[in-house]
Amino acid sequence: MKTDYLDIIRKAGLRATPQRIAICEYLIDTDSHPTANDIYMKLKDRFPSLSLATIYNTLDVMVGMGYVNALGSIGDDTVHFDGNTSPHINLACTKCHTIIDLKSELVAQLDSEIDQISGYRVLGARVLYYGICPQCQSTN
Amino acid sequence: MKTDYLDIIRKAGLRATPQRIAICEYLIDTDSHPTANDIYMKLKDRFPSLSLATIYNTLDVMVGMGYVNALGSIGDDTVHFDGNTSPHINLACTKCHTIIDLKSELVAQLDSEIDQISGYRVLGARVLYYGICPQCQSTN
DNA sequence: TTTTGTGCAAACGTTTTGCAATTAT
DNA sequence: ATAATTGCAAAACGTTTGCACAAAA
Repeated sequence: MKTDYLDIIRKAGLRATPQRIAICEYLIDTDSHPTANDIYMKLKDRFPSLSLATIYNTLDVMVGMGYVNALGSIGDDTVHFDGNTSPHINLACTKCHTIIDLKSELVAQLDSEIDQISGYRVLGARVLYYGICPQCQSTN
Repeated sequence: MKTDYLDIIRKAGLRATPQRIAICEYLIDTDSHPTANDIYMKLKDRFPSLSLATIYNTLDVMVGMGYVNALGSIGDDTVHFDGNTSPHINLACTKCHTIIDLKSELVAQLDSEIDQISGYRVLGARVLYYGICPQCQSTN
């Protein structure tokens, strides 16, 4: 089943421009955890005139709507985004700047715990552990 | 029981300067989640010549050693730090830029889950949910 | 036709860097 | 004495903003 990007964009109160569709498509289909610049570089072939401003703009709205999580920087001073909002752990290596996903039933429990007791309108989560990955540990 | 700041700093391989002691002291005693600038403003009375560079410098090392967690930005474009590395949830309001702590047994379980299965040398965690706090929801 | 979005370039603010003077060990 | 740290100023970098043009509804 394919996600309906048009629907997501419209639900966010935005007009469905080709750029936005492409950004959402990339974010939600990838299992990488791209920065704004990653998305920019990935899409500039298809949209030569695409600007970073548009990407940041779209990203902000998506995060504000809860369709995308903002994970923050992982030692590279740029914000990484996560189009996968299902409950999981993000594991980041601060050396090679890679983020992997870990399924965890505990995160799902965490989500509902917060929903029930916090009183917050929760927009997103940042369940991220950072450290040195096995590969970078041996590469020293 | 008082935390031994000298010890923490020395374990990090750093010289125990008054500035560093003050930074650690503030970070670990407070239950706020300060930015570098928060710390700067808090300490500049006692250390008129203190510079932000020193704060960022010290912070980086503390995070790298796992004594402080870097939570990232919460909509205010500045990184917030958490001197409390015991397992808990951080709940951030992206409107008033406040972070509160929530005790959670689930996070402790999460911590050990990661330790056991990941193979990473874990340096820190960022268990943070963001959204709109009850107060900001009504203030609209 | 009206309103919203795009893209560019310039601005902004946080964080980093280089270096001389200072300080901990 | 020696090597690390500070603080300053300037630079760097990611991100945001303002505005004229273009495009979606």
